[in-house]
Amino acid sequence: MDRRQRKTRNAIFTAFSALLERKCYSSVTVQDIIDEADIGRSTFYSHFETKDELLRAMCTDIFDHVFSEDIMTEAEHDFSHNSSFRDRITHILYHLREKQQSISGLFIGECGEVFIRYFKEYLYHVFDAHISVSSNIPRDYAADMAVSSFAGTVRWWMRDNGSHSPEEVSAYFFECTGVLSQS
Amino acid sequence: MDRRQRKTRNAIFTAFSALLERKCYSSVTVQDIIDEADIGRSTFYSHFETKDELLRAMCTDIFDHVFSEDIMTEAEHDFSHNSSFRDRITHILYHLREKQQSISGLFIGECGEVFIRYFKEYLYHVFDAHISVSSNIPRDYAADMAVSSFAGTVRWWMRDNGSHSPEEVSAYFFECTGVLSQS
DNA sequence: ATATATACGGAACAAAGTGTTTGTTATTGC
DNA sequence: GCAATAACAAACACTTTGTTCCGTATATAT
Repeated sequence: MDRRQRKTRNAIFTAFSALLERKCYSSVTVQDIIDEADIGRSTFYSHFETKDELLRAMCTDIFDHVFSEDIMTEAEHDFSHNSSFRDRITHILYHLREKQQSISGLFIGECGEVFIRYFKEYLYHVFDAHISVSSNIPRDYAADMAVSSFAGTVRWWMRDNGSHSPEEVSAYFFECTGVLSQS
Repeated sequence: MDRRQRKTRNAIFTAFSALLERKCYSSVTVQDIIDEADIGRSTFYSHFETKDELLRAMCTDIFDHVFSEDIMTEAEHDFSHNSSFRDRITHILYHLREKQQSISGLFIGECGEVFIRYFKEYLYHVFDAHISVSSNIPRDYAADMAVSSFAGTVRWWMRDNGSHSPEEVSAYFFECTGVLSQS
């Protein structure tokens, strides 16, 4: 990838993140991004077709990191080999806290629905194997509940930040959710 | 209220609902509403300042009905006097099904975040007295989970409609939610 | 029934944003 | 160094927004 492209793409991401700290997603315009990133109009459109596509690209970057199991410190590494699902959730919460600056605006803000949708897409894959329901509850409903609850948990966590550890949040989540096995 | 005002207001509501069945909230423009309702531009703005205010007004109309305990048929009435919380939830689901045509677009659609926020405002009041948490879970977290889960439940229900009764949905909801007392 | 009030419609307006195009300049990778 | 290409500026037609002004139609009160 051309160095100029990398530089521009990065400027756009940075500008976008900065804007999302000040205003909600839907009220951020392409014009805003162009001004904040200090790039030409045609340059933006040569990188992304729409604002939504920019969001998706940024989410992909972030979520690929948050949900990757490969990148772990040594301390985490051996613990992860025979870790419980609950540990994995805790681990994800750690990664989310790392990326907090880029995404808290999207979680907290009132207009981050597109973002939440992308987030849930990833969550479905993580949760799918761990849905345990009693016979009469539809499985797709249980999956929906698990995913929505976790997204809601992260949202709540990001809103009042600092006062709760990933371990605590993970514990709260599993205590409130009746459709997930912790193993 | 002037008959002309009522008529216009109703035309706007009807047009808005019709549009929401075809496209998502954020992509419906004031221009669309004006065209669909076949009214003058200045007329719209004399009724509502923004599209969001229109949504809020329509939601207030609908939710005041959905969450009212007064309006009940005789059959429901005596049952409601010493009803459990779970019965009340079932009752709300019945009302939601009545209003389904006006609101399913907002629940199902991908852009109904403003709407969901209004919905949750009402739910908080309904759920507040019935949050029962174990000592170590923050109460505001539990309330958030309960409200979000129910909103998610209704969303799921509206998506695949017809195949589940309000009683069933209510049962699913309470089985998945660990923070609400059913009494 | 008539008068008064007012809601509606239509047209025009500036302002802002969108997405595209064109031609020029600067930077990069080989 | 040279060819390729990314960035830029400017201009474009188009849509949406929210406001204003004024003539017309309708409702309400007496």
